[in-house]
Amino acid sequence: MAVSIWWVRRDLRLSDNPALHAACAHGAVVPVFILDPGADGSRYHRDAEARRAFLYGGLQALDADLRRRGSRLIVRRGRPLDALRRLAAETGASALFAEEDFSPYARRRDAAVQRALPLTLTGGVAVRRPAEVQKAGGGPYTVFTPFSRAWRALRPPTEGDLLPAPAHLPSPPTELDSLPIPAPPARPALFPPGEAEARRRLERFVSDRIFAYGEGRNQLDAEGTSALSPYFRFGMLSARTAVVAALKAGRSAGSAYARQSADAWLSELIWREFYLHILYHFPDVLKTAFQPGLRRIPWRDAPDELEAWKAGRTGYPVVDAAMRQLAETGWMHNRARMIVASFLVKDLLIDWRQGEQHFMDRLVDGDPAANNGGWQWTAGTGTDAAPYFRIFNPVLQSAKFDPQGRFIRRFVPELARVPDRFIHAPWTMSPLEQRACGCVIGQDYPAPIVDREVVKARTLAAYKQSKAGHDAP
DNA sequence: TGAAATGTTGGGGCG
DNA sequence: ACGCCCCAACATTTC
Repeated sequence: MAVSIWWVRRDLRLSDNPALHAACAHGAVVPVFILDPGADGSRYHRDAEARRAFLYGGLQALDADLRRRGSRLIVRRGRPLDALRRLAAETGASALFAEEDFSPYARRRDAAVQRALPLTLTGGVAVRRPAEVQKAGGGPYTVFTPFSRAWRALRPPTEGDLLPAPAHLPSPPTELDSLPIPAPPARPALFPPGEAEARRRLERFVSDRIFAYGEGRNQLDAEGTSALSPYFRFGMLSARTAVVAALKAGRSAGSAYARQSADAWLSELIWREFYLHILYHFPDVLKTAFQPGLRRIPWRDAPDELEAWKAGRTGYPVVDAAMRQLAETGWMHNRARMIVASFLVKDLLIDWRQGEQHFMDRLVDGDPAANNGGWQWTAGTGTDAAPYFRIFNPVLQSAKFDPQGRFIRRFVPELARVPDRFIHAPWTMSPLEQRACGCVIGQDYPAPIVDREVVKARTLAAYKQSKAGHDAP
């Protein structure tokens, strides 16, 4: 019987997995995950602790799922090409299958393997492959709305397209060595890893919260989002499964608002596709601004302010709550990501790449494509980005999306007793009021590290300078 | 998937 | 009844 290798990288699931499906069609399957020290050295693949823990837990869950089907996960370490060569020789495998990934590192790695071994790359990470969503005259879209239109114009995936998990996986013929799956460091179980958990979360979301997503997704203090990003990051849930569920929810919606809400969530999934494709077509976005005119902004070198931002000590409650949420949980609400990103880039005038790197170091769902896309969007330097003069006011954002300050109080305990009317801007309390609620500014909680009115002018000037230098070099 | 300043409109109070 | 002012609500413009 023919043997093939299913090389697991970031699609840790058995359901709707094209690479696994292709491997099964070929014969007996050897599932392998390779611990790749080369990826650890890459700025964008170096795994944050939270991400590493989630990945290792996910490998354990995948192994358990495989064992229930008469198989197991083989774990190896080293350069992928070397490890795969050895494994192919040990098993007599005549084909390898893996999901295509889009980051420069992944593409280099896979191209090197393909030069030496019969590796077939399949879909799986995104619903559409880059070649499927192109402008009429050829070439990639760089603006979201037309991309989204073209994406939606393609035949929508249906229930019948979803590949079932194989009921039984024929074991490889020989006994194979495997490293133990590394133990995940103990962490709060905010995101229990595994395919079953991902599916449960999706089902819960599309039966209820998706219909209020229009507003719910923006509320910092409530669970209005799907909280599925880590599961998408490691493919414990296929994007295609999510799209099918979103479309189905849209059809069953009981009101126009519910239907629009379901569609808004689908739109978020399309944003994910958009940035995956952008990274594929424009790998340099990981190094430099997509917009040539915004490549020479005079960023400030302000290590103390950067550290204050990272630690959640900027004196702006919503910013600090969000940064502490990231530090404590490895995850941050999307609205909060925009607020803290705008603050770092537009208020502190610190290079967006510093923020991008910090997010990659901390986020359990950190993905080069989406993370870079988000940062360049906020910085106004990216494809279809926010205008450079759009600067979030953290006080207004906070009042709008955390009206009672519940999000703030959860993560910034020193503000717990500040009255509602001051919670978004506690420095406006009189000294008497500060003492009354046990929160003296500058002592119990920092004074704002910058005056927003002053820095806005500074940022607009810096962006204009970059543009001017580009227009007339 | 801004914010703030400025402009416009229209209802209601009031002399 | 009418004009005037105030101002909230909304629209437009600018960064």
